[in-house]
Formats: sequence, C-alpha cells, structure tokens
Amino acid sequence: MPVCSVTQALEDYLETIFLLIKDKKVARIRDIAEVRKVKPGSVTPAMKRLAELGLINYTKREFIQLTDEGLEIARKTLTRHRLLERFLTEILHVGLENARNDACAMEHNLSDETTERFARFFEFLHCSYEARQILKNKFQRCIELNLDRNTFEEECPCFETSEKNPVELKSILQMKPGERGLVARINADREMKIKLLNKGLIPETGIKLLFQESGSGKYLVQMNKTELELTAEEADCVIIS
Amino acid sequence: MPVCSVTQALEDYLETIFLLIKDKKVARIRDIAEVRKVKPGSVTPAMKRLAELGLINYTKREFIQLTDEGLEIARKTLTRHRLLERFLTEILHVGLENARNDACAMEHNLSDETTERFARFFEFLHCSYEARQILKNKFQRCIELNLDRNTFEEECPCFETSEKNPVELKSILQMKPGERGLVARINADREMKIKLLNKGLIPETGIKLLFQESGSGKYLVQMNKTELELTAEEADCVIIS
DNA sequence: ATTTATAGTTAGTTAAGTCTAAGATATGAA
DNA sequence: TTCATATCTTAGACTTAACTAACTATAAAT
Repeated sequence: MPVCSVTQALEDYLETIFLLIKDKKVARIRDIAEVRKVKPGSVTPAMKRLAELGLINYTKREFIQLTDEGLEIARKTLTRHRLLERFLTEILHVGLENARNDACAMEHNLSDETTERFARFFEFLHCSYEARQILKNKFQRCIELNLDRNTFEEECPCFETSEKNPVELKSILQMKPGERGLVARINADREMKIKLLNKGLIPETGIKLLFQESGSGKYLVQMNKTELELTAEEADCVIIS
Repeated sequence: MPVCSVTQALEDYLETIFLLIKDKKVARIRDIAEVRKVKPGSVTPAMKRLAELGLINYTKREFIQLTDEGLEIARKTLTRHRLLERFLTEILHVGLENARNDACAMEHNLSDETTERFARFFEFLHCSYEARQILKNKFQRCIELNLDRNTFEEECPCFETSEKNPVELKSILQMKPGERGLVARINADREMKIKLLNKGLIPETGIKLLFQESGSGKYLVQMNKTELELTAEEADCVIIS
C-alpha cells in the first residue's frame, strides 16, 4: 500500500547489492549492512520496500536477487558514481577517499544532461591529444606547484601561455577605496585558501574595496551585493585582475 | 537539549535566509517557505532548530537574523553551489536549469579538497589562454556537433589533434567473439546515448565481446565483471578503441 | 540429537522533515 | 475602534530511515 518512489537510501542499497553479487556471487543481509555501515536490523525493512517496489526478489532468509528493473537502477547509479569519481580523481586530481565520498553524495539526483556531459568530457579527452596534454600535465603541475609552495609561482606552467599580460600580482592590498576588480585566484596555503574560498572569493567574482578600517586595519569588501571583512593578511592573498 | 548537527535541509534554510536578506533586506517565514517550496508550517520548527544551534537569531514573529556562525555556513554552502553551477554551465555546458538543480543536490557534503579543486580549475583557466581556447571552443563545438547530428563526425575539432591514428570507427559490431577493447565513446543520439551510458558504457571502460546470440541477434558483452546484453543497434553505437 | 553460534527478523523507539488544519497575532482599512 | 486579512505558530499525523534488543531459524559441532 505505501509504494512511494525509490529514495537515495534505496538506490544505495541497490548499488550495494549489485556490487556484492558481482564480487561475491550473493548478497547477504549481513554484508549489505557492513558495506552500508548500518545495522542488520535496518536492512531487512529496506529489502521489504525494495521488494514491494519490484526492484529485488526477496523472501525471508533467502538470497537477494535484483530484478531487471532493479539492475537498471543499480547500473545507472553506479555509472554516475564512476563518472563523478573518475572526474574528480583524473581531471581535478582529488584524492581517492574524498573523491569516493563526494561521488557518493553527488551520484543521486544527477540529471541525464549532466551525466552525459561528464561522459562527453572523457570522450573529448579521449580524442584530443592537445586537451589531454594541457589538463593532465599543465593543470596537474599547476596543482602540485601550489601545494608545495605558498605562493603561486610565476614559473607555473599555465603562465607560459597567458595572453601577453605582464604577470602582475595585485592583491586587495593594492586596491584603492572604491576600486573594483575580479578575483583571479587565491594565493595562499591550503588552509587559508579554503577559508577564503568558503567566504565566496572564487575566481571571476566581482569585488569592490569599500574602505580600510583605520582602527582594526581590516579591509571591507563588497562582493555579490554583500559585505565582507578581511584582515590584511587575508586581503593580501586575494589576487585581483 | 537535542542539538544534533546541521543537516542538509538546515543548510538549505540558511542559504535561503542569506539570499533573502541580500535581496530583500529581510527574511520572512512566508518567503523562505516559497523559495524552498515548502509550507510555512514547516519553516517555523526549522527556524527553532537553527536558533537552538546558534545559527540564527529568532524570536517569534520577529525578523530572522543570521549569526556569524550561520553566515559562515550560508556562505560556504553558497560558494559550493556557485562553483558547481559555474562548472556545469561554463565548462560542461549543461543547461542552466539542470545545472542549478544538480548543483543544489551536490553542494552538500562536498569535501574541502574537491571544492578547492573546482576553484583551481577556474584559476587555471583564468591564466591559461590555451586551455580556455580548447575547452571553451573545441569542447563546446564538439558538444554542439554531436547534438545536431546523429554521428560523431570526423570533422569534429578534437580529431584534428588526435595522435595520428587514422580515425577508425570500430564498434562492437566489428569485434570478434573473445576480443577485448576499451570504450572510446558512444555514437548515438541523445536518448540512446544516455541509455547506453546508464548501462555503464562510459569512456575507457574495458569490455569483452563474449558472443553473439544467433537466435535473438543480441550481443553479449562482459564489462566490469558483469554481463551486458546489447541489441545490434545498441552495439553499433559503442565505439571501441 | 542436542547444543551452540551465526544469520536474519521483528517490534518498539527515536529523529528529521514534511504536511494539514486550527489557533494566535499583527496590520491596515472602514 | 473594530473587523478583515495576511502572517505566523502550534499541534497532531505521517513517512523515511536509522537504532536497539529480543526473538527465531539455520547450520555446524559435539
């Protein structure tokens, strides 16, 4: 009588069942619970719901089998997971553990269009030697350089091809009150970078220096119609173009 | 006394409050409900929980104010949303509506590392003219071509730089039983492409043609240690390298 | 054949998050 | 001032999804 739709949790169960059957031939309640990090007592009712929805064949204490429809959903979810995980690791060079967790969180509710675009990105790389070189070498080196050093070195490979602007590293510190600019990047170590990113200072964000508070020495910046207060140290990390 | 952690739903409420205050100066229950597509009766208890967690200042029937901590979370969530939405629209050329919805679904539970990498991708593009050209022109044209035509034309810009392999379009149809290969791409219209992607046929997937069923004419393929059945029409769309 | 350990089920509880519908409060117009 | 309307709150119900703890079935070992 209930029969709603297949929720995120149920999709995860299907995915888990699929992988268990693939690896170990059968999916037991116990193993499902272990993989999903829940108690066995939580798995049984989930199996009942999946069975009600016609996604698995399930009778008490028997082995669990995916139906055709269940298999389709499991494969679909897994495809999204793999695409996202690969994109994060291979293109963005995110560490495996973070990539895995983030892919888990993102794999549900991903539109067909986005899924297709992620796949197409790989297809594109597959046939474009040039693109591969740039992404897998230059971008990667760019990441490594920035992780090792505190500052974004001028020798960073991506500068080689920068359109003949003399590389000028102007930060908010060099701005005059009332002056506007676009954030080019954050020049800081990891911790500071994430802190400033999380405040909203992502590349191409339009900002305007309102004024420097004489008392505290803090910089008041307008960004996306809201105000932001930065210490001198923080302001100096924000490179403006 | 309860005090758990800030859930996805609560994060969304904070984000909504932040945006409302930015746009309309004040955040009313009614507007929050409208934006979040929820009934006002659901908003009040959420506000109580946010107040308990110290993320907003809230007293009955008064305007809602974000605390410093609440503001921080709202900004952080919004940053992730913006990065994802921009990445989907600007780099992967996903349509705005899908990009927006997908960003909403992905913005929670995104690790700092991944967030930073998305931002760095923009930073990289910002300073690499070459990368911009390739991604924003070639990749984009590649997408457009494929959307207009049914087949992946040889004139596709990414082939120009393909490492001197004579562009051979071999599909599963041309494989011999027992032969192995890697999926290079799916050559099909949108609908078929998504269907095959969802079965797991993403680029670089290793596959092996098991045999062609004489009766049904279907192709049985091994992929990631599982078996997949494809019609001749489907098999012909899967380009192998 | 009986016991024991393992695996699975059930019932009852908790919590988040939504809804509806009824009640309370404030704002503005007659 | 009073009444109508808009806005907000409250209470009670429902769903999903987890937990614990007690119970049951199966398989292995004595």
